[in-house]
Amino acid sequence: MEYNFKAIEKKWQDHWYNNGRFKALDFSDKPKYYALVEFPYPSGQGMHVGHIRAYSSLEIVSRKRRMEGYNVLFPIGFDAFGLPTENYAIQTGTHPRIVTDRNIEVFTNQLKQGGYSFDFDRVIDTTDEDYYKWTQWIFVQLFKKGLAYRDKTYINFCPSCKVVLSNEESQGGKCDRCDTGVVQKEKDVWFLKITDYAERLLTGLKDLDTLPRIRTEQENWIGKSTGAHVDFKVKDTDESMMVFTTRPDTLFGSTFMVIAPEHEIIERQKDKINNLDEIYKYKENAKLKTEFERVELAKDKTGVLIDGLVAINPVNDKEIPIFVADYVMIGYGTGAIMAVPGHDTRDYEFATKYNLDIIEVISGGDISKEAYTDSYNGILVNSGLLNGLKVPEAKEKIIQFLEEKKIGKEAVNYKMKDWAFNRQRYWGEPIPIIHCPKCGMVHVPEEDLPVVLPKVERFEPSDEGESPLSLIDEFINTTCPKCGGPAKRETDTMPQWAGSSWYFLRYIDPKNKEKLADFNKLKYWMNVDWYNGGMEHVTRHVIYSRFWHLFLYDIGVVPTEEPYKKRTAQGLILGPDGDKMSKSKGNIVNPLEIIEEYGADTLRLYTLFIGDYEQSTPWSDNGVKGSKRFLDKLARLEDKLSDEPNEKYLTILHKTIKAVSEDIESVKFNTAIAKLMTLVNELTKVKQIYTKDFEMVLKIIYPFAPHICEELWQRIGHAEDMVNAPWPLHDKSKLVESSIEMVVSINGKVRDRVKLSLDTPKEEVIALAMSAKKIKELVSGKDIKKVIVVPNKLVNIVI
RNA sequence: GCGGGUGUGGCGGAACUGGCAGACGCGCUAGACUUAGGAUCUAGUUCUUAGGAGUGCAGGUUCAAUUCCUGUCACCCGCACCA
Repeated sequence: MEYNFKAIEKKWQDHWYNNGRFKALDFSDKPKYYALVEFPYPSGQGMHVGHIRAYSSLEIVSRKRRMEGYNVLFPIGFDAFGLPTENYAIQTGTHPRIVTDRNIEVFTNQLKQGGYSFDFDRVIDTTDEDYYKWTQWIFVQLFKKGLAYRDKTYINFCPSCKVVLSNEESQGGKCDRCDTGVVQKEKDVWFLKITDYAERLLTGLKDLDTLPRIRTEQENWIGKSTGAHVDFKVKDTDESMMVFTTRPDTLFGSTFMVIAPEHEIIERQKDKINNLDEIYKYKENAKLKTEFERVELAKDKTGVLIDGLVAINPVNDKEIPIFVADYVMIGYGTGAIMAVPGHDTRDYEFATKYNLDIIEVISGGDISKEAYTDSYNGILVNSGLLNGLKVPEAKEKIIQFLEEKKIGKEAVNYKMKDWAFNRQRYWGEPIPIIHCPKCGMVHVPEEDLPVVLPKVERFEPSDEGESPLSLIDEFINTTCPKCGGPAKRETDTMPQWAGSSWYFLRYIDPKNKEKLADFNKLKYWMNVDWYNGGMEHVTRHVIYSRFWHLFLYDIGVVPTEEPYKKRTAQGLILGPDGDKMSKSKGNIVNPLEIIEEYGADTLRLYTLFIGDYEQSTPWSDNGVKGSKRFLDKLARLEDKLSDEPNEKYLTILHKTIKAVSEDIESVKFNTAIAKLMTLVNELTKVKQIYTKDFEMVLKIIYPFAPHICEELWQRIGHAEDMVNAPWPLHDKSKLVESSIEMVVSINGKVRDRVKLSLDTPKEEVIALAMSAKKIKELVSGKDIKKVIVVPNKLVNIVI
């Protein structure tokens, strides 16, 4: 057959999409399978080869599942709110709505050119009013339960994007999008109380089938640590300061306290502080440093003694000095620590620098040289009631003591902070809240949702960083839903994470006007059986969406607690030069060009064959040709078809069916394809291929390269397409050959091989091995110490 | 610093519970068919002085180690003054 991929691919795409061949049916009798890929941001550049790789995995799984008799939901949509579109709008003056619609159209066409078996009847767009109505609805529910709240805090602010960033978006002290240094700014912001769900987000991970790396990244992000809260009285005041410590056992060794520069006690007790100017100056300096500098430059610890305030160590009533230092973070724990220089490296460094007492309370180290931080083998000393105990016992005892005396208690602390949930931007979901001078903050009634984004002329935030919505009077001015008096709308919008935190639920019932999704449909389809996406979304997106899902479960909207059963993450496709693909490096490979030159089947195949799916691998232009040649060879097999059965290749055929079936399930697409190539190579060598066998070959290649397989399938006489053709099962009896080759080695080195029949008894095997010519020569005159036989594999002779 | 991971030909990468290292693909070499080939097909392709050496490096366990153990080096990813 002449393999004219252009005509073939177009023909079959039209056939599939025009006939709704990939429609998922609600409540079908078949077992359901929900395969989810992270939906794309429809950027102006169109698809990236990374998209192809990300979708091809579950595309294969979905096609295979349909053949296995499942009712498959394999949806796609668009996560279309966000900065790039908005920035483009600012530059060109084109409304984001128009840009988004255009980009979505381009993306949809490209996805169809890839031949993906998405159910295009369920496409969602997060910027669609019918969609973000429900994003707002969820926000309202969170607000009603007190899980969405407004607070004044220091926020990460990007001076270039003029936008508030979450901790996740300002990792390393740089803006996620433009790399500008992030500055701290005090602002009124919306928070979602994700910390209330910290423990459940952690325990829920147990049931998620995923890589250790993905699991630990989420665990680290949640950052649970256990210890105690302890109150330190401040002398001559009625104040006490609470600290969090994981080492309450070292309490007797605490010789000073350190608080973050932002700690509130400074303001409350400023009358008592003699060196207030110095402290303010220190605080100003700390604020000027970006988070990044604070980490990088402050290896050398700095701090200022608070002159005028003295703390009292609650276990021995010793008076200890209090310092302000920026190595203590206001956002972690209580923003204050008890310093135990003898047994904490940072405190040790600080104490040495400022000449503070260092007391040994755990023996085993040498605290004249460095802090002794061993928490398993040490024995407590100089610690009153704890003396002689091992660290774990001491922890228990001191907590008991603290609780009896009401000066502290056992505590758990999480690194995770509440989720800063607002942006001063136009292209996002308006936060459905009304500020009433009488009633305070009131949510927009559910029946009035959505709060529609108004048309505006200008999309830039104001210079003070306020949302462009704040410039539109008709939008802002409204009436209070509670008292009917004049009130003002919230002008901030939600971050891009909002729409993607629940989108997988909407696929299940994308057109529902009454609810975000029908409960019975959710019951039928949930959970997501397999979710694939980028490694970069593993901490933020996965945690956020699990949080929303847990919340929706709590209020009875969804039937399951956790949304995902299995999560995988594809590795990046790097540029041919081995660097990450980027515009500036000019090493971007355009998938449309590859489709043009080699076809979609080849492209899909190659993005999976390129290497281990979960590993990053460089692109190779030549490598693509190999995948194309494979398909050419497959097409040429048509000439060998015959009505007569042929035994010659049956073993490899059935071995391949088995191996490919297994490899797909264990995310080993590269080896699955390698085995398919081997099979086709073998079939190329034989004279005749029985048509019935060839059908099986087509079926196992179909999920990878569906267009060419459909074409060949039709050419050998099938009227029905392959979408629901039954997946072949391997025949066990065909897996093993009756005669096998066994390796004969001497001292572990392969010297010869012998042919014999399967399951030959041990004695016979040895006899045969010994009589092999080469072996005879090498063994003659030597002492045979031992002979090991591994059935059907090898014989090892030890001399 | 802590956590996770990876080191195998010229390149991308295979190798199930220890059992023929280098599957498959690229590239390269030679040949065939060709006016031509950057198309296709066939054969070869870890290195190397017949023997041997070889999976980052140094040891160990074993009849047998890419695989298990100890130490060590390098790189990648994530978190990071986390109390």
